[in-house]
Amino acid sequence: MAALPLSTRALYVEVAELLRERIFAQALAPGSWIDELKLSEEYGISRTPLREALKVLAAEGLVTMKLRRGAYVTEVSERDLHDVYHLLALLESDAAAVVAERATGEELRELQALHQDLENAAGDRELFFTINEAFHRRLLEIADNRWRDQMVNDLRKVMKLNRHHSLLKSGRLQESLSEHRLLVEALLQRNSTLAAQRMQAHFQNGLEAAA
Amino acid sequence: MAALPLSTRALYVEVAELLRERIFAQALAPGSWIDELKLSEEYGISRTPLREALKVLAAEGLVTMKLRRGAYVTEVSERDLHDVYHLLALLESDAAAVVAERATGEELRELQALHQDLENAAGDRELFFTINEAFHRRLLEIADNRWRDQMVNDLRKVMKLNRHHSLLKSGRLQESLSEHRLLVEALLQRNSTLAAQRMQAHFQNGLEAAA
DNA sequence: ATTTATAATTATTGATGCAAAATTAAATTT
DNA sequence: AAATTTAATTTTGCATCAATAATTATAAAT
Repeated sequence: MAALPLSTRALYVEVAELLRERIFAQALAPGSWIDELKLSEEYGISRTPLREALKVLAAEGLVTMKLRRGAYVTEVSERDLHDVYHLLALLESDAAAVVAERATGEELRELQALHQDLENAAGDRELFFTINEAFHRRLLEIADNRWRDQMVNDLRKVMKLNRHHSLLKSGRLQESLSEHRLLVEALLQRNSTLAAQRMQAHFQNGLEAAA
Repeated sequence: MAALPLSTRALYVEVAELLRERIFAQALAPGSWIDELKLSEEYGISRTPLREALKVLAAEGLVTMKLRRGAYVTEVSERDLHDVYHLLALLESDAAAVVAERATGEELRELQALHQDLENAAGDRELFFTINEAFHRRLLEIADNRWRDQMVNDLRKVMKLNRHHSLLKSGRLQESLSEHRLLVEALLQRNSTLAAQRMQAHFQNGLEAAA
């Protein structure tokens, strides 16, 4: 059928990725039923890898399987969003504490450099987001707990189910930046408690979709 | 083929459960390859639901899928165990804080009652474990965050991959009990910070397989 | 004898087919 | 006309089948 794809990944993984995109883009609406047959035809594949992909997404919390009724896009309530955000704040705060304690001087300088990039990008909203994400990603990497990384990734996916997933209030860019500055200071001081507190504060202030 | 089980759950869910048991019992050894054909014959089912089950377990972190090489039982290092335990402590401590803040008087009395059961069960090690588990389960229930519950469940499963997953040091039953007592006191005082600290302490002391 | 190349076997991955169950539509009865 | 029962359609869930990739074994060559 498809002659091209000398893919390096299994088909079900690729399909899971495609479905995620569609779900995030609301092309598959929350609460809506997922038509296996239609999608498999659309992608030109059989139902087997598609169903496997759906089970992966179910494990991630993006879809919900109902017995003998198929797969549905998970509906995330404001409550869910709040709960997930709470956990993200908790996990990232803990990561910050760990980094303050255990990061090498090199790694701390790296984070400092990323923060400086952020300061410089304060004009460009798009760029600011990109660098901000890089900072948080690098922080988690340095905290070096693959199980936490997995959880944070899954939770972020759930956040993306909502259209108001922009974590930054409009016009709050400067405040966010100064919170970041305080966080980095705490990290450099190797004050783990303070680092956790300031990451927590950063998250508290950043929530757009407040309950 | 199997005439008996008019099950209320999908076959792949049942199979996932069976496989978990086998993995926890080390009947499927860590690092070992999982023979789809052999298992499907053994269970008298086809390979389709078995493969779906394996993907669910992969999402839980219990098995690892390798491209074109099938499924392997995840090997958890001492490091992994430590990391997972760290996260369990974090999540449950947070749950304790939430409970201290938001539980109803009724719910707090319920936890108090469970703790009293625990005090009374101090002689029977087996019973102690059971009630202790019930207490922690109920605490999480009251904290009422389904995403956290999901994560805690997954992490507990990973802990069970290791044979030294008994969270309680032998002979530490009395200490554990008094830690529990302090925790409950903090909850009843509605002191969320203290509750979190004491849950954290309870976890710190409870780890048997120390890194 | 060791290394490389080729062939055979084995196992995973993806496609197709079939039966049970659920939903929808139609029809009969009260 | 409303409600309950029955029939038809749709869709899931499981099994079987085919093809592709990887590993092992064998043979040839340096």
